[in-house]
Amino acid sequence: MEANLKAETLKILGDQTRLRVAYLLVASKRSLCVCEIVDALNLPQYQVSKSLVMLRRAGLVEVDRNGTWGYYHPKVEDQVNEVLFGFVNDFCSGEPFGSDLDNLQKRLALREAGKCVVGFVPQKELQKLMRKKGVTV
Amino acid sequence: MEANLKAETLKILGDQTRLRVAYLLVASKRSLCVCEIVDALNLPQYQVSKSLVMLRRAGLVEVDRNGTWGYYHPKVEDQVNEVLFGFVNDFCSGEPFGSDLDNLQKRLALREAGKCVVGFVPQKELQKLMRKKGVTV
DNA sequence: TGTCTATATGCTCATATTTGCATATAATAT
DNA sequence: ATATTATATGCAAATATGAGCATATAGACA
Repeated sequence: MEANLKAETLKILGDQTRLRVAYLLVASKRSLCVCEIVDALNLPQYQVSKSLVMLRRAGLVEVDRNGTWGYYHPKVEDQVNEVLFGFVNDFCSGEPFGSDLDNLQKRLALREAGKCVVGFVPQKELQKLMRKKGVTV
Repeated sequence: MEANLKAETLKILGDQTRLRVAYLLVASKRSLCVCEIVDALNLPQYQVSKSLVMLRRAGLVEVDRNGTWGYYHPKVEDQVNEVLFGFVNDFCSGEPFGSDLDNLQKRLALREAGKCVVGFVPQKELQKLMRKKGVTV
């Protein structure tokens, strides 16, 4: 990572939405599907999508595409990123970060064979779907 | 520190000038006079002054005034800040952070009894002044 | 008193960023 | 094919930000 890019990197994280997305990816320690992030954060899809683009341009996350589905994860090959992710993990305590992670856990319970198999699930339908599938969190 | 203030705090550090100022304060582990910061970073006085105001509003630094002189230091009472400062210290490697710190060391050599006794010193005059005072760095 | 000097701040302009919406793209399912 | 779904993106309006310069403030000192 180059010189004044340090500040640029922090600027990317200096936005509530992007920081929440980044925290979810860092703290969950899993590759997350875009729709899972959208549901966990309860934000418009385009906001999450745009945030992910910016995090990717900043070299912070990477995507594995699987058909139309996209799985994002932190880019850990970069040594400087490790410092950054450790910090994000510690720094983002309290709300809304805690709830975001809770919501994600519920959403992840709907996976099958480790893969996301449903698209957007409005919060109110989540409970119903989970009961139907017999999952508990 | 409150919820979405986490992102706000990072936004403040997401600017090259403010990050350089913050790094200098964190890494030098001393209270620094505004003019010392101006000289070390070789930036216009108003830029440094404005940066300090923003860092202060964000609760990251504090100032002890001594007549017209202002000594700034990181605000370490806040626990979250400790995490932040540790991170800034590790994250800001390379240039221009390294040179900034070098320049500061030279500038600090002009102190007397631990206090700043000169105002702005253009880089070219620093050498001269130091020789006159018989200081080495 | 008046003059320096250290620091802060008001103002303006150019530029960047955010937000929301609509739509594009491309894969899958019927 | 057509419809549906997951994701990305282009655009416009509102707003925020950074750079630069001039100036204000207020303490020190002659």
